[in-house]
Amino acid sequence: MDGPVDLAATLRQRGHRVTRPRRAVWDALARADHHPTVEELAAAVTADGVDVDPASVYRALGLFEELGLARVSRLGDGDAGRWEVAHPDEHFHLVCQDCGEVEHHVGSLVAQLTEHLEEGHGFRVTGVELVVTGRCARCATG
Amino acid sequence: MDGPVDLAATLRQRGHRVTRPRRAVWDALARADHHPTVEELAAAVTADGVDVDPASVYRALGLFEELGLARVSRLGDGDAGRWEVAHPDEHFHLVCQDCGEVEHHVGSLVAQLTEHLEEGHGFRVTGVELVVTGRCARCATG
DNA sequence: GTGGCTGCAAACATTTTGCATAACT
DNA sequence: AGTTATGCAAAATGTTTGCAGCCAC
Repeated sequence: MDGPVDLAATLRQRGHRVTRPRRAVWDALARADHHPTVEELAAAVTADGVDVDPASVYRALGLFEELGLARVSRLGDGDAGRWEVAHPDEHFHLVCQDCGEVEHHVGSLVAQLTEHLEEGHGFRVTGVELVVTGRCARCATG
Repeated sequence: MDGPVDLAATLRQRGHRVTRPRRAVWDALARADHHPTVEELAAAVTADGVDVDPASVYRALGLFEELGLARVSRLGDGDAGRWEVAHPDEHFHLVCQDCGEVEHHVGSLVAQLTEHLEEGHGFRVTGVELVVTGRCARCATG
């Protein structure tokens, strides 16, 4: 049991300030069901009635990443970075090239892979980024 | 047995012209031991005595990708795209965060993963991008 | 009160695009 | 000769940074 991350506590604990923009960005990121870009986050935050500059969104996300609370990845698209809350459990992404849907998939493969590399090759793994592109069940059969 | 790709033949076959810039970019990409950025490719090409504009490098690479001859990926760095010849066999990347070395690793994991997703989830896989970050054996023990 | 944080605007880096010219077929 | 691809320069995009003022502590 660990429940949702207490942003305020984590920030203070590490000597950072708890500000309105940071809370707003975190809220928007935490409740997003897809993987928002900075632009999307800025829009969501604005919709919440908090006016935050994109630069501050970048800075907030950079801090969250540094604190281990968020993750970026460049999914297929190639253009903008997409953000998500950093889940402790290893997972990877399935990106549908037809409908654009991105879903999480939790499996043992990442763990297996890590073990294989550490034991067999002396490679000390610190992060795994796995993106699978293809067509989701709905689009493949449609 | 299939040997090196015959760029000229592939281009003509698909109705594209065989030009000096395209050949130069392909040569530079094919002989690169790491995963060059557009900037690095442009420099290599220039060093070969062929003066190619970066825009043309982008266009050439875009075409190669479209023809299935090349692949881009945004490895850890986050900034510029890195290119490589598209190998038919599935492999993935090990990126050392200390020395920056990028090595290929061929394994059955990608195939296993594909099979698992196709059979268990109806997800039609068309591409897998797996990037593992960490410390290579040399840097981990150093 | 003070130092970190924000907003704004400008700088930066990467990639794309429009157009006249050059070059492949 | 006909058209496609190139070079050049400008624009578009995504992200970072400098700085004056503001706000959490």
